[in-house]
This record gives sequence, structure tokens and C-alpha cells, in this order.
Amino acid sequence: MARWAPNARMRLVEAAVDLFTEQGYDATTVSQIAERAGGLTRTTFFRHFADKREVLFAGQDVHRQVLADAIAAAPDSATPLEMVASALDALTGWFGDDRREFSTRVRAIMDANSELRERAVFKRVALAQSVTDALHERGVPDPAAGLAADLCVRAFFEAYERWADPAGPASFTDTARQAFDELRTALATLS
Amino acid sequence: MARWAPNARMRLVEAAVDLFTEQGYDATTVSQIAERAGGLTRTTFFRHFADKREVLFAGQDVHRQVLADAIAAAPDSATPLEMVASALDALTGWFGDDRREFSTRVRAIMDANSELRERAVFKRVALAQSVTDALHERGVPDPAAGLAADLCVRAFFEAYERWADPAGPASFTDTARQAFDELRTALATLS
DNA sequence: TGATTGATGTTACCGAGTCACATCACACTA
DNA sequence: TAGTGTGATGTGACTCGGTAACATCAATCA
Repeated sequence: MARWAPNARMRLVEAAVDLFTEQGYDATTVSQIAERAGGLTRTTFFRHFADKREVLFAGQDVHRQVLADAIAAAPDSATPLEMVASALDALTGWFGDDRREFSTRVRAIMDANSELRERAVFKRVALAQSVTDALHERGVPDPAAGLAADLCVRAFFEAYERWADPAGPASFTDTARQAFDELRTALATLS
Repeated sequence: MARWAPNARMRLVEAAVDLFTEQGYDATTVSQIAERAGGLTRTTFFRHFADKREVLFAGQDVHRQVLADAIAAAPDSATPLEMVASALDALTGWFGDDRREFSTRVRAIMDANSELRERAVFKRVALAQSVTDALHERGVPDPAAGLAADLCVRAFFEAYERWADPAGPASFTDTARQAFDELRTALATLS
């Protein structure tokens, strides 16, 4: 028998989401999260997450990688918009239905707290920066790369808002494609 | 003779910028800032600013107002791009040369600290949201309003990066106009 | 003259985040 | 089989950000 139960990190995330849902983010201490995650301590929590907020963003690095890989894999003939469209497909495809309920709960927690929204915005910009960097690698210059990246991330989060809702649409990918098309159409109305 | 020296708020900002420059943001405590600002205390600092970071963003609400007012004042015949272009002119025009050295110092402080960059990103998004709201008021629908607002804010900060540099260009307004034009040109290269 | 106001100070508290050091099951090696 | 890491965890102590209740006192005004 192992000395410690495995998956401490995942247990911390689940404990945190549960407690934040029950009591709110501010009213929950890191000690409470660690205790609920199988009798751990504060120190262990901070060994897994840089700060209290970060527990809600665990695993987002994967999203960056999915986007970057898709752009790297796009055909040479693709335009910047086609590159980010395929990246958008890759990322929304990565989200399964099993993640939907969790996403809904996390979204509700974040909506209720300004510190968390601040971190979420930061992560969103970091995601856009990853896309921008990947486009640079494919030869897309500034500032076009930044604009294309923004369209990609904007479509993603617009679709996420709709999908991470119990009454929302079933297909994340279709929702995102639709949001992306709406953005492309809107571009023509600006001038 | 008054009991307290006036302009405590401004003195706190100046003391903070001085100390952050000398010692770095992390190594400076709120007590040190308050003490340097004429023998004040921690409590007084937190009566003027919601948290330690906020002292570096004091007065940014004015920027939101300047942008919103300019969009509200644009002629009815203006396209969304023309509206945000005039807002961009208004905001860059608001910055005088007297603010340039201060901006340079603040920029250096923020570049060195990730907490501060996070707050800066949040403020930037809040600024874009203000522009979006102002465009809604003028009848620009979603998602076009968000896109136009992004172009505006993107041009502003691109120009700010160049201007808030001792070796940068002299005219903030001209720099921003140029950045905005570059963005418009890049839009045509996306698809 | 006396009450009110408003910016400030005092004190005490909580919790986030850090650090040095201790613990101990497990794995590996001689 | 005994000994020796190793790595995830715990312990205790500390600093500092942030909050709240209460006190102070010059200026102002009734």
C-alpha cells in the first residue's frame, strides 16, 4: 500500500471546485481545500499550484499546445484565417461532453469573483499570444498574426460561453464555427 | 495651517513609483510607500487604492471616459472604424509630453513583474469593453463592435509601447494613427 | 460655544504565500 | 538483507496584503 493516495493534484482541483461552489471563492481557505482533498496540508497545495486561483486553471497549458500544434500542421497553402479556423476546430474537438458539466461549474465560480475573472482574462490573452507565436512560425507577419489570433480566441470564448451552459448547444465545434463565421462577416461591416 | 498636507493620493503614487523603481515591486511594502508619502500609514494607502497594484493604475478611468466621449460625439455618418479612429485621436491627444517620462517609468516597473502585467491586461480589456459599450450606444451591433474596439485598443497600446520609450517617436497621435492604418491594411491580408 | 465632518492613525486580526527542515514509504543497490 | 537515496508530504515559523472597529483632531458650521 502506497504511503499517499495518488492523483493529489486532481483531488485538489475537485475539492476546490466543490468548496468554491458551496461557500464561494473568498470564503474558502487553501487549508480547507487541502483538508478536503484527502487530509493534505496547505503546503502541499502550494507545491501543486502557484497560488489559490491557479487551481481553477490547471491543465490549460494543453489548450495552448493543441492550438499551436494545429497551426503548425496546417497546409502551406492555408491563409491565416484558415490556419486559425483549423486550430479552433482542434481545440473545440478536444473538449468532450464529459468536460461540459465541469466547465459549467467553473464558469459559475469565475463569474462570481473579480480576482478570478482577472486571471481568466490573463489566460485568454496568453492563449492568443500562443496562437500569434504559432502564426509567426508559419510566416504570418505582425500585425496580421495578432489579429487572426484574436479572431480565433474570440470565437472560441464566444462559443464557450454558449456551450458551458446546461441549456446551451450540444456541439461545441459547430458553435465555434458559427461564431467564427459571424466574426468574418462582421469584419466586412466595419468600414 | 491644515492638519494634513494635501494631495495624499498623488504623493502615494509618486512614492510608489519611486520605491518600485529603486527596489522593485515585490521588495517594496505598502508601509514603506505610505511612510515615504509624507509619514502616512498602511491604512491610509488602502483608503485610496483598493490594493497594492492599483496605485500604478490610478486615473485610468479618465481614459475610458475620453474614449467613450469621443465615440458618442462622432458624426452619425461615421463608420465603426471612423468612430474608433476619432476615439484613438482623442485619447492619444490627452497624453501630453509631461506624461511621457512617468509613462516610461511605470512601463519599466510593469515589465518586471507578472502580477502587474496581469492587472495591466485586465485594464486593457476593460478599456476595450468601454469602447464596445460606446459603440453599442451608437448602434454598432455585436460582434462588429468588439472587433472595432479591439482594433482601437490594439493600435493604442502598440503606439504606447513605441512612445513610452526615451528613444521613441515624438508624436503619440501620429504613431497611433500609423499603427491603426497598419492594422487596417493587415485585415485585408487575413483571408 | 459646541456639534459635525472627514481624513487620518491605532490596534488587532485573518489568510495567502514562502522557506527551512523533518518524515517516511518505496525503490534501488551492494 | 541491510543500507542508501528519492520524492511527495508534513511542521512550524515568518512576512505581508488586506480588512475592520475604534480613536483622534483640525476645520467648519450652526
